[in-house]
Amino acid sequence: MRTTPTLEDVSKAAGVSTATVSRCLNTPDLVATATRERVAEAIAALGYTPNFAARVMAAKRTMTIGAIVPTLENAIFARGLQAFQEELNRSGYTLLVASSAYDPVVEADQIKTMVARGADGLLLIGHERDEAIYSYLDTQHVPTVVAWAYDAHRSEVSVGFDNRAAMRMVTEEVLHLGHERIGVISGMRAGNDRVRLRLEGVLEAVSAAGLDRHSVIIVEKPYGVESGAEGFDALMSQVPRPTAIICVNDVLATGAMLRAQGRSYDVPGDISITGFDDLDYARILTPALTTVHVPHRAMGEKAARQLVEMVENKSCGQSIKLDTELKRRGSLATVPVWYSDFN
Amino acid sequence: MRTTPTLEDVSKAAGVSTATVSRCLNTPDLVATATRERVAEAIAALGYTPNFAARVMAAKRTMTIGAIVPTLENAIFARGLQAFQEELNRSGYTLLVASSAYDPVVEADQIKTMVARGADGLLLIGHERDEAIYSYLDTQHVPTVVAWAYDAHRSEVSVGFDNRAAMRMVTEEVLHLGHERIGVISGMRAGNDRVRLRLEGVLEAVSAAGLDRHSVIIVEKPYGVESGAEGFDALMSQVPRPTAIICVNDVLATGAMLRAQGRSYDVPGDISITGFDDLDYARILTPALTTVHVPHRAMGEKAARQLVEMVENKSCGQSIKLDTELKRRGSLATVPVWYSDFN
DNA sequence: TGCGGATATGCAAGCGCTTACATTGCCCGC
DNA sequence: GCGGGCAATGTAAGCGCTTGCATATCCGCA
Repeated sequence: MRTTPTLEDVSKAAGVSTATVSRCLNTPDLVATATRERVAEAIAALGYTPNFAARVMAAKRTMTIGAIVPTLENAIFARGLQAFQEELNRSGYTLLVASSAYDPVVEADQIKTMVARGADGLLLIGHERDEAIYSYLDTQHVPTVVAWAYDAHRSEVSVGFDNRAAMRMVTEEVLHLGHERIGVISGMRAGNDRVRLRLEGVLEAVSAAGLDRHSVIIVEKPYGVESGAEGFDALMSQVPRPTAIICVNDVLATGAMLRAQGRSYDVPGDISITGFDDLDYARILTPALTTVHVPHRAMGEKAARQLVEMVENKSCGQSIKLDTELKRRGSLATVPVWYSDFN
Repeated sequence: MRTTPTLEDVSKAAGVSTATVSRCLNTPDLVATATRERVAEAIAALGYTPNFAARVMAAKRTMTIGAIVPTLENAIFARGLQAFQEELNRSGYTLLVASSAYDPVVEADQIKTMVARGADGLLLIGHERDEAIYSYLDTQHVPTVVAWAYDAHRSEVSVGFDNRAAMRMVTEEVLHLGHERIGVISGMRAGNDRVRLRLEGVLEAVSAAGLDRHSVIIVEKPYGVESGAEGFDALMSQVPRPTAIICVNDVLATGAMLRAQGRSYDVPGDISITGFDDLDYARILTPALTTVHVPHRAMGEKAARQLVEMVENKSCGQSIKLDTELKRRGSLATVPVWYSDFN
């Protein structure tokens, strides 16, 4: 069995020491041109590729960045991660991926694995996790960037947007259109600061408009189209029923909309519905979904750049806030006429 | 600076040799229970985590599997990869991800990187790539599984479905409903055997039905909703225009459908449209999209199992063929009345 | 002509772990 | 009571690479 050639094989073939070959690879400037060429030939002739593990072990850098996301199945993470990976690749890093299925225990585990594997840096979603994890990362000197959330009050470096402000913006629009009975289909709040901040945004806007924040009915559902449908039913069985349903993401909103149509409600004639994320298909629903556009790709890209910068310059990094945009589309309209009749 | 504890630190703390500690971690059966417990305590007390690189170097296994997909932004890959990762995780492996953006050169590069990093196995999408790559993988002894395609004629181990047969099935259904003028919106054929096989499936069915395969109009477009819309326009400007448009994936089909509605065509009254993949939103389009359901999750899972099996038992693996299912939905109906009038 | 100082290269000590092989005790059967 | 054998543990040799330090060579300038 022909084994892979090693640095030593190359050094023999080129008639130099292993140190010189290593330098050709890592700091070519320190090597005389003639030598460098001879070594390059030897490398080519032998088809030599450096052994990664050995390199890591000796140099203490892996050129690997780890990312732990709740799930790749959610398009918003997949898209952001794609951009993240592209940018990483551009800088010569490779991406290690794990998914936590929204489970903090699993996530903690994955983080340890990544660190043990020598990831030079880590990308995490959302701020919320055990403080011990952050201090662990700190003592291990693993630069970490939090994405999908921007919170000026937190010390972690983050690249994201203001979930609270974005949702407040949506809610203000809803209120502006005359809705006063508002229902919210929320994701699971536990361990998910993005969801919680979005809910706070809703309540803030409601309070600011002089309405009672307790008039907002919130149902909490796991992620999924089906959940959205269930949430819709739950809200519509309230008396009086809401005239607008604000969903914390597009998937739940989609479920709500399908169920609405299944129950022969007119959207937005009878009931308005809004989402969050601006997934591809928000536009193709009928009516199109009013939602918040999130710059997923930009987020992934900037997170990657930030992380590489932190790893290479040992800088402590800086949070970046991205803008979101309200997409006004067909699923949100003024409060239906029957509503004022009731009052 | 407190450095990470090493095996040696643990061995000292537990009063045993490093070999014993190592054995506790890798082959606990060989260690006396009392010793094992003492070592476990020491490990816990020190917060020891094995150094991955050192381990790899000494043991020549990385417990890492690489996957190279065209893009994560495509939900079908993201979903399959998610399942792949979950299954890998279950077996203790970590996933290394790269995306090729459908570029064979980039892909070849990524493959080399993965091998250099010591990936124990590799997941690739589709059979088609330079023969040199397969022989390279072979000489490097890196077990490889090809997914998203099943082709009994190929020697590579694959886990996937028969793209040709699936598309033939769709086409037969279309023909069965009386359509004779068929348009196809195809993805880019270059370097993409999945697309090519699907097209062949269409033509096979058409020929088998006794129609001229040249009567099928094919337009080739890059991946994207917009492309689907353009493809629709291109096909509808033909004379006579098609009565059914078969798309090689749901994204193109979505574009076609939106454009159809934008141009005030009734789907399926004026024109039938079909897709492929059964993305989440195929069901929520109005009308719902007739398409082929592909078991993405099962595919990812089985590919992972197969790969782990190949890596661990040095077996040469075995291809697995998965079934697809035709989803009959609203976007496909019998040929419109005006059509027979013309004849 | 000689010397300081670049510049180019070699030497060799690890990096933290696994594992083949050696060693030590101990139990058992005859 | 003794040797054989097995179970438990230790010893130490790498794995392939990087890098601090030592060495060698060459240049220019006084």
